[in-house]
Amino acid sequence: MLERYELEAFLTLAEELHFGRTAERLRVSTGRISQTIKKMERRVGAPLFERTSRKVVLTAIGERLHEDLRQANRLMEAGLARAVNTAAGIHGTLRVGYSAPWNGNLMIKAADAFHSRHPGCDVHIQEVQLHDPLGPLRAGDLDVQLTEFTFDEPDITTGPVIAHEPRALMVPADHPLAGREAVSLEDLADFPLVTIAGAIPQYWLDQHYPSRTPAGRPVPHGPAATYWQEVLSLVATGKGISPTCVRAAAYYSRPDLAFIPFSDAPPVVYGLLWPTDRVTARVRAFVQTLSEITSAALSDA
Amino acid sequence: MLERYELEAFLTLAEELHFGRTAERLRVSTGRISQTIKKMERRVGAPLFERTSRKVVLTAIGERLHEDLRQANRLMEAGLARAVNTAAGIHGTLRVGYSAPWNGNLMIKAADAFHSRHPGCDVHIQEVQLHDPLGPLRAGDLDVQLTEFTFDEPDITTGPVIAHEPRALMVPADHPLAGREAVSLEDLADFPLVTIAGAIPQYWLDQHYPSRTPAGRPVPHGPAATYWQEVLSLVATGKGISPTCVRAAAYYSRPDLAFIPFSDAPPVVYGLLWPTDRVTARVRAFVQTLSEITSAALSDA
DNA sequence: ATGTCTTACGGAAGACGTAATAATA
DNA sequence: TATTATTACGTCTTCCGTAAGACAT
Repeated sequence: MLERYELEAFLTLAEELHFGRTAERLRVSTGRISQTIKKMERRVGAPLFERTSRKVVLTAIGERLHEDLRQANRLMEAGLARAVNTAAGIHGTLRVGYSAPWNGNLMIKAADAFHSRHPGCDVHIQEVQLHDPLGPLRAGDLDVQLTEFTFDEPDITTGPVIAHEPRALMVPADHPLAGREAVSLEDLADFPLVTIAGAIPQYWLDQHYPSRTPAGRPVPHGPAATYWQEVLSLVATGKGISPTCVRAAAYYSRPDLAFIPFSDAPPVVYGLLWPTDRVTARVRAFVQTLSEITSAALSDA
Repeated sequence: MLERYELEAFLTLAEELHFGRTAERLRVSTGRISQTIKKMERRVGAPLFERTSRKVVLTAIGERLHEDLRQANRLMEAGLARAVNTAAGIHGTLRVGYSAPWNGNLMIKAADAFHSRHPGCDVHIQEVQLHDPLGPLRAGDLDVQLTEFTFDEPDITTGPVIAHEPRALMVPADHPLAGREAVSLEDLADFPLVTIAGAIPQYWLDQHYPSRTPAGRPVPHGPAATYWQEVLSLVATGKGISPTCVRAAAYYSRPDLAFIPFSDAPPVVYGLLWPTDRVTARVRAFVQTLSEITSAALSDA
């Protein structure tokens, strides 16, 4: 049987094909890698790598061994991770929700990362309708969700902010504002606003569908829709205009709609929410994973 | 990642469920097993075994980890064995033959053992017809075979003896000898002998189908068959009698045939043969495996 | 009281780093 | 000559056996 350090040295060298980098990754000296590989080769009875001081490549036997050991190692790591996570309470099924389709890819990426870190815990992703943003969380149908902030409810914990999206105004394609490069919050005073109705706190509605412009002029409210597709139809048929995100243009593109960016509206803030009395270890772990992914994406850019 | 000794201690203890036996199998002290398991449990963050001084059982987490690690370990062992064997030239396909059906189970057992020792080497088993016992070996269709001894050919190596089978006489069910408890080689003088014809050395035929009894009386030879099933039919229809093994009674049982053990004939000797100029490493390895299996079976009995 | 798992301590094996050496482009 | 793999040697971690202790039946 192979020693742990032999397995690691072999797998890393098979990946890096460079003794120096292998040693660096494993935090040991290059001499150790050289000796370890040589020891394995004595045991196998044949060279595993063909090497000069300029190039390192796997031999046929080494190639095959690499396949086998890589898979064995993955099983071992996954099994160990599962055990550790189960012991830490991170197991079973985690149900996560999100409201904006442009966050869908992010959620799927997060779910993949989460599942590879915590093999014993499955993730179910589902959409949350804006007309009842807190219903699934409170009903116990979801453990955590990514939604448009800001909420302030005693039974719901407000987690970290995950993303910001610049705002845009959605208008009919033949609307007077449709040709503009940008719009202002002051423009809201001039046309009826299509809003959303449902189990939504008034303060949240006021944030997204204000009753007055920054200058204090009243904003006329038009019809209220339950589902998002109704909002699109109401706006398209000239019943009013409605604020949304710039990225909505890409996700809800229709010939009868136009999206014009706001010049003066703060971005929509997306963050995590979960029921305060149901913070499980797996919820904490998912929040952690998603936070790391987004901060890593930020540092990439 | 787990150390080699941790993996082995865990897997063995999960099998044995006993610290003492585990230590014995791994040739270490029981204290070492105890410490090693405790270390793993600290790492996982939960007990892997529920133990009193009377009983050791896996916990749920331990059970799951056992599944994963066992498979990982098997992959590692198989991969390493494959590499070692490939380096030693034991790879590709080994074709083995056997002539007597009562050796079929033994051959399959040997092939299984061989394949688990040498995962990179496949084994094909096929029957050899008695009328041309050396043809497939010489044609290169077989690498090694288990056949009735004795051969003495310059191009064929005679390997170790694998089995002995007591002889019996095959006669028609209504034959005068059919009711006897035992027969003697001297009885061969009284009835025509059904023999085999083909590419068979004369000295081999003389061993199995003698022309004279031990007392020197001539043995009358009747018809000669090519295939074994023809021998059965010829004997059944009264054309003669034919010597074979006692175990043939179990494998070729027919209402019109009877098998009577010889009281004075030496057993049939089964041994391995291979072409002298084509002894490959895999042939040697198979001979080794089969020898070990049969000597182990002997020591069991 | 016995069998079994756990803990404590000293010793030896061997994994490791440092540094000199060899080999290749 | 510069870069990289290999070898040599002393150090130090840590795995191990011995033996005494704890626990359950």
